[in-house]
Amino acid sequence: MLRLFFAPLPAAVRCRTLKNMNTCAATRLDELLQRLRKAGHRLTPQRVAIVRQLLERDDHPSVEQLHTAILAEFPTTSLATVYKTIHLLKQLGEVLELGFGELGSRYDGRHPRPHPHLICTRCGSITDPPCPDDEVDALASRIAKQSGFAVSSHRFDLFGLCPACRARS
Amino acid sequence: MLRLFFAPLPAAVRCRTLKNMNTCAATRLDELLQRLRKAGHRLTPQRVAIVRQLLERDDHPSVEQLHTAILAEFPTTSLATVYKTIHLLKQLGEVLELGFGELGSRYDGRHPRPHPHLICTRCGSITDPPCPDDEVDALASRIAKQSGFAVSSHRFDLFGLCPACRARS
DNA sequence: ATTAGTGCAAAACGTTTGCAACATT
DNA sequence: AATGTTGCAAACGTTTTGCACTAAT
Repeated sequence: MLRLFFAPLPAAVRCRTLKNMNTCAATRLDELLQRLRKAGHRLTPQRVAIVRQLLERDDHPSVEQLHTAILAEFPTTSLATVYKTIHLLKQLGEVLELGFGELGSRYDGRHPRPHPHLICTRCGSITDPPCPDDEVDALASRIAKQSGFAVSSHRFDLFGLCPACRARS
Repeated sequence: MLRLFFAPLPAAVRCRTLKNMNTCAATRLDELLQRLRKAGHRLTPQRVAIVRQLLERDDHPSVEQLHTAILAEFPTTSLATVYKTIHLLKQLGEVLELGFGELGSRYDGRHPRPHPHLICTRCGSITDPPCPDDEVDALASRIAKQSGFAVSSHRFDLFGLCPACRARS
């Protein structure tokens, strides 16, 4: 059923099959699934669907949103499975978890490495700014150096109004 | 009972009564309580105790930790009251809430304005780095400008090992 | 055939809420 | 005296867990 992921097609063909997806993302999907399998995990349809969602969407979905999307494909998928899969991906460093008090947890499967986020406090949208992550990394290490901290990860969130919501006010 | 907060003593006297507290913090306590009262809120013993905890400690306590500390003074204080008080202080901008997925919410009543935090992933300690907040603010506005975002607040968390835990490894 | 993963329901967890009794103003 | 606050318990939303069944390997 999902055999196509195990024997990847040429990039050109692969990319034509997934709308709005660039070569990089499609490649990452294949690679990620390979890594999952090599780590001894089974590629169930539900699991693959969840991974695909995480790689295809760029809106930092919540668990609830992921579950809803998966249900369209596999109507019996449980919330618990979504949670378990996300947990697995977190452990493997394949998704970045963004926990917000009120907004709940959101996930970024496209760029699992730390990078800044813009959170609109009106519409709740979360976007990745077109910013060189290096600057943030640099600031992080500078601060860490001064305090003798060994920084392994960081998080930079900017709260405010997105351009759309600004215009709407 | 708590009348002394309403008619503040001279700074020199005030500071002698609170160990390990600098003039600034003691002043802020008085001012904060005044502001609370002027906003039409009542200064109950529990409430004052919670505010004091938030200003005296520098360890970014959790709700649970605050509750435990308050219980020593007022054994019947409920968790709900702590939550309600924190909620009130948040609304008034007197405390900064730091929500962490696994660590739960932590609170900073000393520096309610956004500033970076160093979170030790081993011992769970949260400290304020000796860093000029301006740098973070500057980076935040630079990123915001590029993306048309109107930033009203931000958050910069660094995860890693604190000096003590580094030495212990 | 093994054994990891699923799905369900129950439990756990932090937080919020409704309300009668209470204490500050 | 008026009314904001407390404390209890119940409700809440999110995440986790136990376990029998199912399905990928």
